[in-house]
Amino acid sequence: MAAPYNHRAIETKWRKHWEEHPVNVDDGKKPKYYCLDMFPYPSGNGIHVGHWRGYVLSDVWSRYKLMQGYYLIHPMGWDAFGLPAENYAIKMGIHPAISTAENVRHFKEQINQIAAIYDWDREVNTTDPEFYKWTQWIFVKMFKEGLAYEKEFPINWCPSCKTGLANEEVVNGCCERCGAPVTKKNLRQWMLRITKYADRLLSGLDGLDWPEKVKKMQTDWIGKSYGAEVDFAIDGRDEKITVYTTRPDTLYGATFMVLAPEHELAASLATPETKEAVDKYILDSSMRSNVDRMQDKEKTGVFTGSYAINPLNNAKIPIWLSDYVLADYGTGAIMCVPAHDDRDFEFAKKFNIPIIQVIAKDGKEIENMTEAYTDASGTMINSGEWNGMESAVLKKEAPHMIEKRGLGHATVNYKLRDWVFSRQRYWGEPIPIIHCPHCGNVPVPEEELPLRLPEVESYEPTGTGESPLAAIDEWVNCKCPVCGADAKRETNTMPQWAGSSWYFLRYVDNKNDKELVSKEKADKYLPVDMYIGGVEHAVLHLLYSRFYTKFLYDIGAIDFDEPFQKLFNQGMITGKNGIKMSKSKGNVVSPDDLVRDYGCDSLRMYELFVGPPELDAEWDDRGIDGVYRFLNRFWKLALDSREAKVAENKEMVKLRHKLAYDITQRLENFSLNTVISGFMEYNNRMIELARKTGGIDQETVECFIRLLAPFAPHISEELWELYGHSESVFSTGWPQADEEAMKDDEIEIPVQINGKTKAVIMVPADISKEDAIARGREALGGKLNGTVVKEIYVPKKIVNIVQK
RNA sequence: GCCGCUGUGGCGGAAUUGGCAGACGCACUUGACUCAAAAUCAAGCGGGUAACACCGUGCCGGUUCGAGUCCGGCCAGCGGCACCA
Repeated sequence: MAAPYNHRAIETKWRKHWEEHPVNVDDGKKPKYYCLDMFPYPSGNGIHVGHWRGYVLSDVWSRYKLMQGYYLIHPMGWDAFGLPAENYAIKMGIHPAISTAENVRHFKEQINQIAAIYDWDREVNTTDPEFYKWTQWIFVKMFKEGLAYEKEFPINWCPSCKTGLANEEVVNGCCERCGAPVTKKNLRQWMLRITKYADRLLSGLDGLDWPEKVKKMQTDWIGKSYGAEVDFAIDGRDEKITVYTTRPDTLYGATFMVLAPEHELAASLATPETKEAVDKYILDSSMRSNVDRMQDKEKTGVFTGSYAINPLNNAKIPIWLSDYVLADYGTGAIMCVPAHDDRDFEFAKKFNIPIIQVIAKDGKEIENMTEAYTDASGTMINSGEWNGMESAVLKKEAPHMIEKRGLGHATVNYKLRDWVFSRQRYWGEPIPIIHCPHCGNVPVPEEELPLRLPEVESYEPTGTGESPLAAIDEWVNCKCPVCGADAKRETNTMPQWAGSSWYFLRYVDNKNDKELVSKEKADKYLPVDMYIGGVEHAVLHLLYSRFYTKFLYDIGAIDFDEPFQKLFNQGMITGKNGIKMSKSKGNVVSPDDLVRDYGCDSLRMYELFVGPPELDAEWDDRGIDGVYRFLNRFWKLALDSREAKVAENKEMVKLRHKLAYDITQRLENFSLNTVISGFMEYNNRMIELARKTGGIDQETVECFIRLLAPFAPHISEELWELYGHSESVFSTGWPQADEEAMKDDEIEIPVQINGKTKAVIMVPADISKEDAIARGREALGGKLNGTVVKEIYVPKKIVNIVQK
């Protein structure tokens, strides 16, 4: 009688063994493989089964690569700056550094339950001064390159978190963190000129093996558009108004112009008659929040009383103000062609402005227009010298034609805005800048970094737009590093994204106190080959990291400019009915009990078995019984077979190669749920075979053990040892399938009449068409009772007899 | 509103280039073992029928010898963007 599967004893044993005998070692000869997890924020709540999913995915992939002969970079670290630690500090009066350290300790303990093959020597923590020294160093470099600059303007402000936010952090007009509606606040801000990289951030996407969805989200976020800036004279005045349009082909159809209420000329365009209404509109707009502006579908606006001159035909068109025009995109002014733009159409209808069609749809004007015709397809009409041209052609040529005539120029625009980079909070990296009354903004000298975050009495955000650091006089007051005059430190801190934008570089050289990363190690181990994490960072962390990487490439710190070659987004694990797991909902499933009762190996496999890894999955505890039973059955089969010592037969050899082939294929396709079902299926087949023979031959069982190892490392390592091996199962290489050995001599073929299966026949795999059809007809017998019009045989697939 | 993804048993989900729909697992039913239960093992498990037939992959249509898969048109759910001119 074989000993029962004791997961606790086995897992404890091998955990200890691997610690003493690591299996992932750099011998300098193996190629590297860098498989990275998105590092977690170590919250006080610990981890749940949802965290496990991503970490198990990356570990399975890593161990697979390890068995294929790579040296793994598979590190873990902590994204530990941020609001929760600070809020906790405020509530409990404990320094965030202390609560963070405690959370890290707890998180690490829980993550170790997964038995992932992390290299803890590479661990990083964004709040460690030796780490944020380099976060600050990058900022100083950006400042010196003119990429970090100060600006005062109305930014997104979260009144609940009491800090400014980047555009990327505003979701549906609300704070990404806490959900409070975001307001505008005029603040002096540090900005990063990410827009300078807009084109490269766009073109770089082409070569990346990323989900199309994420690439598209970044593409849309960057929002590149081609068009023209056109100058309109103002009737009776010397100034011009420049508008941006992507449809210069419709210029003859412009019947009015709209300026954003914040446009610099807005107020001055009012006439004595309109002044009151114009001033009121400008004031009202400035009071309205983002959410307000977004929820209002109905267009509002006010006529200024002034007119612009269409440069092509000298038509006088009224100038309006409306908040549907954004001040910070394009020129803050647009020409309006209601016949061919939805928004302009709506506005014209509401305010009774004429509509002139300039593109004939299907050769004629649309009668009684009820909506704008926005396609650029059709022939130009009412357009002077452009009449008769194809609008699609003109759309491309018009910018250059306008440029030649000196009426404007071709240009491109981006939706991407510069990155609001300062936060008015305590628990972040201090921005290493000194404000000197004589020299202006001076960076902290590089050799003085890190600029340490000082201790404060109160972490509470002030809400005034000042950081809590502003209250520490002895820290704020300093000398200018250039001229020595009395100066003041910048008191804003960096956003949480600062550290996460580059942390993956540091893992490969985390103890280097001379450089961010040494050239040698960067060349050897970077960039990241596989990055695994949730999709929620598609335009946040993933865009910022690409920007940082491109910048570091430009200053020669690294010699690649895309950080993550391949990206995989795992789906979320939710509670019942797809509800996100959260403490407040009370639906969080902790892995602790499951590991205790079923073992780490079972939970690892079940995490994969719940569904396709890229899709969300509802957690159901009961399903884990299935994988647990499978491991028990395989355990028993393996031990019984070891006793039985049966010789291999043809079926076993075939099964072994098919198994290796199937598992590898599915793994390569990242179809990990079907890898698990594949193991179960083949195990059932082996049990079936063993009924006749008393067991399965050694080589086949060993092949199964090796394939199973990345998924269930403990039981595999134990069985490998029980099968008499002294080296680790992870050093045995990945089993190769011999496709010749997989081939069946005889195959099952369905026989159909008119496409409906009526019989199944066993035939030699290389049967001829004639024989196959003959055998098929024979099997059908009396069911074949009509006139046969066609006989089809698709080799190894099907016989189909078509009858009338 | 625009863009993208997804619709398959009671449930989670399988199905290379179109080729036996429902693999694998959960739940359930029955049987064996047991004083009994749990565990384990065996059998069954889309609808329908006594058994066939027949009907079944969101809905309607098309292509094809043959459609879950391809094409056209709808419907529903999820996600992204949200006046970017």
